[in-house]
Amino acid sequence: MNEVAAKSKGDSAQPRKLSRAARRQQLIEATIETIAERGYARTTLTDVANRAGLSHGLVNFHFETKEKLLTETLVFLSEEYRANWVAALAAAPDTPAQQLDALIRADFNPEICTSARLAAWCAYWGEAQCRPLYQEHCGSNDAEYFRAMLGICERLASEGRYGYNPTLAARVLRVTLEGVWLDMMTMNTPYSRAEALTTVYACAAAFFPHHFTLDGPKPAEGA
Amino acid sequence: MNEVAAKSKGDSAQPRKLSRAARRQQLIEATIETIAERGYARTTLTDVANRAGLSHGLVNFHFETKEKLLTETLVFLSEEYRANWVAALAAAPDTPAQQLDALIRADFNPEICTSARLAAWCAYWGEAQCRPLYQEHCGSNDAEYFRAMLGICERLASEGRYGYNPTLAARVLRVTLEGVWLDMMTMNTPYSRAEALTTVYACAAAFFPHHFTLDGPKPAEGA
DNA sequence: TCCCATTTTGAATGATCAGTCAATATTCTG
DNA sequence: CAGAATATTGACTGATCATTCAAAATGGGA
Repeated sequence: MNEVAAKSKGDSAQPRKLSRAARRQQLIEATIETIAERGYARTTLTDVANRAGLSHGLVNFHFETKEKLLTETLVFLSEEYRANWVAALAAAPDTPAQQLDALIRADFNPEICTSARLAAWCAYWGEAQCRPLYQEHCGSNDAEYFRAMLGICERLASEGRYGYNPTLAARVLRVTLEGVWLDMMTMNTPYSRAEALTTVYACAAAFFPHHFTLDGPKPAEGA
Repeated sequence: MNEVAAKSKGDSAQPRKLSRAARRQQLIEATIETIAERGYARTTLTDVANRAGLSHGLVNFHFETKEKLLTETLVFLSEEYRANWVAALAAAPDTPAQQLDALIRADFNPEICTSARLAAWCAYWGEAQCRPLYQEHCGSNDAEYFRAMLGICERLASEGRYGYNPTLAARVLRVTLEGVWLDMMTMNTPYSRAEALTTVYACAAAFFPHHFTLDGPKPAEGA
């Protein structure tokens, strides 16, 4: 992605040919940006191509149809999202509080949580024709995410002897994360990432007060 | 609305002429259903008119342009939503727990929380061109909603002597409600309203355990 | 009943846009 | 370097769709 990003920024430095994969990636990035700026409904292949500094015939050359371009863009977003939280979990210490913290912070990773990506996600959620598509391509990722969240909540619940059903805690945390993302899109005075993070920590602290405060996980504690 | 709904259901019972307001309302309902079924991007005036059993020229007669039709549909949804929660608050007992319960339940009122309306909201959220529009027409309603939610949370916080910042509790409750709505759209095994309600109650119970359980507000209690 | 204002229809118009393709440019291979 | 393979361009085509408008239908009032 760095290679492509670097190339696509420079106005005239475009190499005539890029590897097949790099060119496709460049067009997918342009698609995300176009959806964010113009909306899904008014995104045209010419827009996407122009944004990438290419001619629109090329989009059909690489993706065959507009529909396939939009599908592959969604798949890319979904995989990128998944890879991000999986990596965050792997990098965090294996205590449930640190794992939940990593999962929460992953959602606000500046690489993932850009305004263009938020807008594109929101557009896909809203497109009815995309719903079967979404479930086909992203449903398994969502399910995996929820299992991860649930496993962490179960460990927290047993450690902290909380009275809550961990399934409900996991569900509330997930919808809170989703809702905050949506809020960042629709509010007229959009929050900063820091405010968004505090909101989610407030939720975590409400469910797991032995483990979390508004500032994040407590240093170290048993039950 | 009842008059229009009744008329629009019957296939042949359409009176040739309806009052201006009733016809417009009928077209707005058809717009919501069309957006839900076909998506915002693929909604055409002919679709909307056909769904209402009318000719497409009539849409322009009543709304002048497609854009104005879509704008007025959004404004209708926003006003309908607002009227619903305002009425629910007015009808509920004036204790903070009952008020919060009313506000939560209002979101799942079967008249408001239909799959077509959820899908239409989601489509509008996702349309970039609608964002300035949304804030212009719905921003004040959203702000009013948040003030109501915050007021209730402040009363609960002082009654229950909870340690939380009521602003954060209000924000988490609001994003949880939004997130649950979004979930009802995007999940492949969509929850029932009852499950959605339990999820939100779990959130309320986490923040206000003296006042709420997973089944709703506790019968009656002081601090 | 006969007008007149209003509503409704659907054919015609013009703009937009996805997809095609022949021509051209570029890179790779031998 | 020659020639093949691949990538890129942009003019063209056909389909779709918002908008216009003249004609027809309707209902209300005199």
